[in-house]
Amino acid sequence: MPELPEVETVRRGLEPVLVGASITRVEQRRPDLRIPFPENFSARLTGRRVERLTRRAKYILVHLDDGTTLIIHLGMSGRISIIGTGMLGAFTHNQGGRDAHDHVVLRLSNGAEIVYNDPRRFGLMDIAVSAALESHPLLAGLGVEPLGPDLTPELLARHAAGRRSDLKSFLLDQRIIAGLGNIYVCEALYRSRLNPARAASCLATPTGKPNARTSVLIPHIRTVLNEAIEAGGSTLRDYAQTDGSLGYFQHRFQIYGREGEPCLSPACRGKVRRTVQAGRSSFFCPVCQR
DNA sequence: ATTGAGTCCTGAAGGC
DNA sequence: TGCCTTCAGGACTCAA
Repeated sequence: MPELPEVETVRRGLEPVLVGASITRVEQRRPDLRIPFPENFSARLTGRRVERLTRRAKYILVHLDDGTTLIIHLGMSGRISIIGTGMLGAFTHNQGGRDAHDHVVLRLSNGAEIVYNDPRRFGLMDIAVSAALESHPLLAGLGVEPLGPDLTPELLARHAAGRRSDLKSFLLDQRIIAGLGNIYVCEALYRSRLNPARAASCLATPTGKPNARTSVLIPHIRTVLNEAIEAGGSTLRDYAQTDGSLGYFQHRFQIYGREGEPCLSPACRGKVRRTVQAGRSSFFCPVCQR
């Protein structure tokens, strides 16, 4: 399930193949994903050269030479594969044949094919005017980038003050911090020794100033994301030799998915518990997360 | 105004 | 073995 680190890994994998190349052919194999494809989707992309590839939260942004930007979200089952180039080390699987869930195929001037596959179709694509990208409906309401300079103790405390929702929901709220998903919220709270059921307001003093918890949590968010991005980078190479998928981190989880197993903290005898918050699983150690 | 519940979708996994 | 049910999850929409 792609969260920020996996999306960033995909972006980095695509960058050397896409940037500088032109899109020579677009194969759109169904009318919609989570939302309909924009009008004339194929025609608007065909012939365009890719100038830059960036990321905002969990969105991949493909900046094109005509002042438009292709916006891609992977949802939860979206995968992007590169086929038929030696640039990432021979992705050759599946070449020629199409999977039923290969929804978009971009043929590039350098001979590569970019295949978007998404069984559950929670992903989406849209095309925006680059100059107005930040005000696009999908991006306008997004909060700060967790790895950028805007995530400060002051900002987090200001949003947390007076909040009645729990920490878990607060950190999943893309309008505050953009890019965190279920897994990395669990991991960051575990490392911070914070119980996901606590009130979000515990991150602020009564006057809305940062406290000790705020300054513990932020570095853990950054560390877990950065470690995951690094792990994605290494598995990217592994995957290039097997099936071509990009991004895979689950061997690094310290808490997520470990219900009933012992807490990994050296001195802790707790067992990992699972609860459901906001319809999503929370994994935590009831002994050391308070 | 927040906040929670419902919704979309399909493959995997578990139960019988 | 195979059918059936449940669950996973991002982010939007709608109701309280």
